[in-house]
Amino acid sequence: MIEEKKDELKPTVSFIEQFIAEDIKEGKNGGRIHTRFPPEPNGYLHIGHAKAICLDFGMAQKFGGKCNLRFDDTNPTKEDVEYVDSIKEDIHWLGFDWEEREFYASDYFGKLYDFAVELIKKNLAYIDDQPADVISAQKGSPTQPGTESPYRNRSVNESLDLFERMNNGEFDEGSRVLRAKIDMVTPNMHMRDPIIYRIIKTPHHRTGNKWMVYPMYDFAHGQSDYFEGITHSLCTLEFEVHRPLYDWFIDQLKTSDYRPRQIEFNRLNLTYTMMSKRKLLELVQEGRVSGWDDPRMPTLCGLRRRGYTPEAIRRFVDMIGYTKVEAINDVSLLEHAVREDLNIKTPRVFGVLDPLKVIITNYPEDKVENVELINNPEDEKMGKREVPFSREVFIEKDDFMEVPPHKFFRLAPGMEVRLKGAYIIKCTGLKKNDNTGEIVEVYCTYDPETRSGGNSSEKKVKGTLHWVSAKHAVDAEVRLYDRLFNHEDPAGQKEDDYRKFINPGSLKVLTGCKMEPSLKSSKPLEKFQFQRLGYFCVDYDSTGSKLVFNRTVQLKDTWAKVVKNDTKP
RNA sequence: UGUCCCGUGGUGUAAUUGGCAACACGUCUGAUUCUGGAUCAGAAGAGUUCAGGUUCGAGACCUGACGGGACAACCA
Repeated sequence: MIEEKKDELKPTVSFIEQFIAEDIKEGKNGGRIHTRFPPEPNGYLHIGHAKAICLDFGMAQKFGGKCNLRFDDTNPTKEDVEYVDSIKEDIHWLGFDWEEREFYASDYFGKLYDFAVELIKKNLAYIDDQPADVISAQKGSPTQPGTESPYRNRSVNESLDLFERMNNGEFDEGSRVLRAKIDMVTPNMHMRDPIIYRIIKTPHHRTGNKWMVYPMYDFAHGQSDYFEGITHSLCTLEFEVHRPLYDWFIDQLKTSDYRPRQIEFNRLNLTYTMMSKRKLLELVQEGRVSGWDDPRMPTLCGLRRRGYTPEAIRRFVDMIGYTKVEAINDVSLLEHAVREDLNIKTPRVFGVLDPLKVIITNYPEDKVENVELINNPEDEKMGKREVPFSREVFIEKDDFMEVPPHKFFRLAPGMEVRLKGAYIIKCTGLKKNDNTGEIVEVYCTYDPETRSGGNSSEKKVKGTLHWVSAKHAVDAEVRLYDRLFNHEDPAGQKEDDYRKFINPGSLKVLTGCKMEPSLKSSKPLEKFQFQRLGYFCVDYDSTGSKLVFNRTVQLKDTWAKVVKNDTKP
């Protein structure tokens, strides 16, 4: 039984895993595996990073190796410690650990500087005095070869001197750069004498004013891998064209057979979701969301606040796999992953979001019965609870219709439904607001013989409703979230057009929702299934005096689908 | 008019390395159910972008088209 299940869930082996397995088998780098997760501390981690984290840490785990955490902090103008802490928190939350191996590219600034000096001495690097636009123009274009800089053949000693003075702060930002001397006519733009050091006078969040020159990504990343003994440097597809340069620097650096290998995989795209850190930052700065952890954000802190579990995210990542195809994954797959996880973990409770009062006219005024309800039919161990029942209860407005359509299994005049865990009731009448015509109260009678669990509860009805006793109900605010964007691929549109596709109805705040009393003391991040509605999570804004819930995801709702299809023209 | 990467049901991935295309999500039936949930059973849906070639045999290999993407930051 268990074996069958295992077989069914057998994760597919990605091409990356196959590469790694081969490398180990061939005994490359001593048959070890050592990976790294290298975020730049310039924003919060999102679910796309989760995909990378699961790979980096996952592969190391699987093959008995290690995975380092390395902050790629080579650009002090964009980075901040604020982000370092959140990144660490999010990785731990996801369930991975770098142990004592927390590194920073800035740890290697000294070594990197020395390596740059060495390249100059080997006549493989030179200082260029030209401004950015001139250098850029000389680089040519993807279809046209570049031309050499007039400074390309200046003397080693002059470059050495200038580089040192650049770092002493003698020159302005932008006035000079250090370039690797490779080839100005190769088709690969990245190999056309790439800039490897530039002057930046903004203090660095870790090294302060120690340095005036900072290495570029290409000059830091592979070398950092090398310094740390990384064997497999896994990154996303857009770095594919950087690989020859990555290898070029390693060639200059290596003193033995050891060399790290860069392998690229497809980044995560999700329908109706935007993953660009820069644009997410804009959403935050422009106040279009409440912050990085707004539950509509694809950030890990946002998903956490929304009620997603790390298990669900890991499962999702597992399902989508790693390839070289630039794919766009359906969010419904992510939603399936949370439902699957929350279904087995979450206690069921009653919460009425849009209350309508039902008065059970033949039920004694002051009587209160405690009815027993199963906390989770998927897991007996989660036990039972008691919920008070009385003469006046709230049901969902949606669950009553004065003139019901075909196949409506809920409450309507003359119709019977079961109040889950309690009795079968029959609608005998209703009261409307004289002015608006809105239904304000529904009258019912109950059948005392039909109490749940009793022997005589043989009677069958089509519909079962959730409910909350009016006098015991706890008020709550409930925030309903929908997709942030209307467009399937908001990021794939013309630059910055994504704002046009922001869904104006992505957040609905409901107040005056009625919760069963057991929820009174619930704490932030606690998760529940509100029966028949969906999965909900207590928000950070929730307090003892004011409960706030976030809807993580709706339950599948085939009735809603029927209604929707019927309304279609 | 460059170089590199990619092209398998609606979506995402598989196919033991050349042996009659499988799984998940989604969709649709039916059973069951005190959640129109979950569960269970089943169905529809691709002949692998196209055209050649190699082979007894190609989704896998070769050639060429076509389509998509990456590359011209002193960002990562």
